[in-house]
Amino acid sequence: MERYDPKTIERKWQDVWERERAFYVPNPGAGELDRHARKTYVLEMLPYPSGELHMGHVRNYMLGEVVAHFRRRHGYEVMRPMGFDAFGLPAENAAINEGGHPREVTQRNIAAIRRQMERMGWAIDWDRVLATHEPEYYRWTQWLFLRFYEAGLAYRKEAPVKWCPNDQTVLANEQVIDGRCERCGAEVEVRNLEQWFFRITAYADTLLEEMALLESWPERVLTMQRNWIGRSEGSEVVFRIDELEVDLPVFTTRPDTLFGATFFVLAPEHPLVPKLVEGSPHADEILDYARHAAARSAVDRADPEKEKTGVFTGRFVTNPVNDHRLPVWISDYVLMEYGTGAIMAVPAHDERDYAFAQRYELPVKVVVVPAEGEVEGDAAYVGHSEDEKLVDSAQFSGMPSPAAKEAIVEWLESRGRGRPAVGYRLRDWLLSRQRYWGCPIPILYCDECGMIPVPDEDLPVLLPEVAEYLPKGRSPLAAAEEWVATTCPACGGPARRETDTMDTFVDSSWYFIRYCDARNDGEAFDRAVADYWLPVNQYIGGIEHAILHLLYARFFTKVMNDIGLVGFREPFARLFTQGMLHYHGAKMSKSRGNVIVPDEYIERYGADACRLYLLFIGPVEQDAEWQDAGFEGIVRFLNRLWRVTLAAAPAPAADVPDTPLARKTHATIARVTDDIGRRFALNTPIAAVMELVNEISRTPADPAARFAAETAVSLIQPYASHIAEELWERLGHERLWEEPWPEADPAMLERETFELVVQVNGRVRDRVEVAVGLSEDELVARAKELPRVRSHLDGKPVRKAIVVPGRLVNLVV
RNA sequence: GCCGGGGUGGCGGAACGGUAGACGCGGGGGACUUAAAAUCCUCUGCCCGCGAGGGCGUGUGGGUUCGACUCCCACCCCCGGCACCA
Repeated sequence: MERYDPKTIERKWQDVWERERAFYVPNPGAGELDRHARKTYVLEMLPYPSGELHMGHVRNYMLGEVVAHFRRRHGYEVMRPMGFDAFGLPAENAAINEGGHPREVTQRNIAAIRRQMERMGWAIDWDRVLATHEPEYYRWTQWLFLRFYEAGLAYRKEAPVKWCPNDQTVLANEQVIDGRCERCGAEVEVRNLEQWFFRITAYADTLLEEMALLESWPERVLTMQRNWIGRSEGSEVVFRIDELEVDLPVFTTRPDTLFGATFFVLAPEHPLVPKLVEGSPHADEILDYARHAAARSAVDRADPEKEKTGVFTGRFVTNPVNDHRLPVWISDYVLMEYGTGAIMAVPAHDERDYAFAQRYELPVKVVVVPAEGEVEGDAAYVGHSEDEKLVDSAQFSGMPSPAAKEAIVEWLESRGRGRPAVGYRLRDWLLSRQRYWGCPIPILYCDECGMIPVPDEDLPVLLPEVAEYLPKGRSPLAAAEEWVATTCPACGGPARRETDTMDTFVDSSWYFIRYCDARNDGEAFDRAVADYWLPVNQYIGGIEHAILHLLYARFFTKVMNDIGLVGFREPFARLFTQGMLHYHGAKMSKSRGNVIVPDEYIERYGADACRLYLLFIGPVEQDAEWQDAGFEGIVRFLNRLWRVTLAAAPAPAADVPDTPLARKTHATIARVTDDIGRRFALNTPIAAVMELVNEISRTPADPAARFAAETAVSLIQPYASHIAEELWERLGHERLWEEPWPEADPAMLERETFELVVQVNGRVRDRVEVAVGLSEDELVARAKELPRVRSHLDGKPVRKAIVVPGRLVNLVV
């Protein structure tokens, strides 16, 4: 018998697929847009071309591969495009390490990855391929930026921002993890710089509310986004420094504790600090403290082990509820970037305020107590439910905490000293970067006219060639003097170009729409075509993008919908986040140096073995460990499938007789279909087909052997596409990828007998093969007869008998 | 601290309230072979027993149920997110 030779087979079928354009899906014509119900858009997050693909990537892309094949064979028109997230830090840093120009290194990596993907035999529509660093693409990224600018959603301002001293650029808040740069791990600094922002905070509530429109997203991703947005309802209360005639509003979620405020605290960076201390004999000391406190690193300042520090300003504010005068302090435990940068301190009911009050011997006044019981004296009492009530709070005393919150805010509002307010943790998205390898921001500065957007017809603003692209703290683009100096489109006078580039995450915030119309030179995309394909039916990617890419893409989509560019509100209806592949106990990644690349495995064992193994290894949503040992089993399985199928092939493809093997085959169809289609379990279908192949191998003379082998080949096709096509052809058929998915015959799933499990008091005591269709009484009677059951009944009367038809009898004595 | 996910043989894992450990790896025994590889057969949770058989077993302790890896309560451990957010 001819041996299974993956190399030849795989090359052969990859050529056939390409020649016959098997996985290319054209857009619908104008009259076909109503076919929407039959389309499926399967999308995986696009790779960074910062190196080659490793086995972790292979596992990720296998998910989309199986889903795409499965849906196509169910009659759907499946679009599965691919692209490259080519701009940005990952690619640029790779170029710096490899010592080439970012464009050359990026393009080399793109070519290598594409070749790897082709060798894996993935069903991808390469007609739609895009790379975000190509002017054909980033022209439209710039165009979209200008639409955001016009809508007031892209703006420039000076603000304290996060600066990575290693990467020499500012970062978005989302790119700072525990005070460190998400990419390089360096501790970030805070700098006051003028930067570009997207007004994502204007969409904070929408991003929360419209989670309801999502069909199926993992709960943990939604939770992470909710935490990140960090919405909390409260109120703004205005305190006042009478002698300076200065109002100091605070944000609080606990207006019910206003009568318990005993001091007041400003963040060290608060802009009113200099004014407050003006003329004070201690002004210098106080300002000195404020400067030092503000300069502490974010990591240091957030360390809960470090004791809070502070200094008294000598000023007092008036509490609007009772006109009490509260001393104003400055302390590093109050953050300028949350709320108003000022707080009312209620030590009796807030742990941080309590700790500060202890340290500086400030008074503690209890105003909320449990309805029953006592308040412990040595800690803040933080309860505020229906079971807590107010005391020592004038006319509000005796009210339950929640009602008191409302009543006090209403009372303040009527006097113009407060109002309901909502606080968010989310900050605007800082999108400008002082790096070379990114999309230029299409803005000009004219001495006469000020800030001017580049006219649409002048797009793209091409990324200039520069001699030196290494990061130096200001954008390398500034060195391209001829490029920077330009003409103002409004007055014709001299103007300068914006030299910062955009964050990579801007590029990837709309690529999923561009795929629909990737070759369009006249516009970013045709809206009708975008509305046909989107939202993405199944999006697949890593959990590491739970709040970066996935939040930004949702924001972009909502803005594009609001300004009339698309007809949908959410980009990704269903999201699946797969687990990471580990090797030697750590996430497989180039930076850790523990990658296994598929190439030599493809060479030795074939792409199909890799494809199968990476899904067989465990549930795709969980992390998995690469083990060479397990790979052997898959190689054996493929060889067995090959032998068993070729052995069965000569039999005539006659009507399938009703045999045990035929029934097993139908049961396997049902299992595999349910696992992939409904449960999204991609490891168990492989086990099911293995079982079937083992069964054929054990009963080669069964008249249904050919049918069973054919079915095994058909069911494994989404996983091992090459060997499946080859065997399908050798079975005398044509094109398996176009073949409808097999259907289980319900009649063949029914059985004439079944193994009745007999329990006594819930413990299995015996099993017996019985006919289907016996009455419950007959089943109980059969069960009682069994010798082993009788010995356990021990002559005692059966008190109760539970019968699960087709399964078991449980006798209770 | 708050939120989310997870804890099952020597290992990866299966079991969608009804036979715990499918499938695969590893290991033992055997067949084929001069031999090896490949392939095939067979056994393989732990303990007691020659055996028939029995007992114990899904992180821990309770509970619901005729029946719990699965549902509920409390706790322990691991992974991830948020966290001086007022």
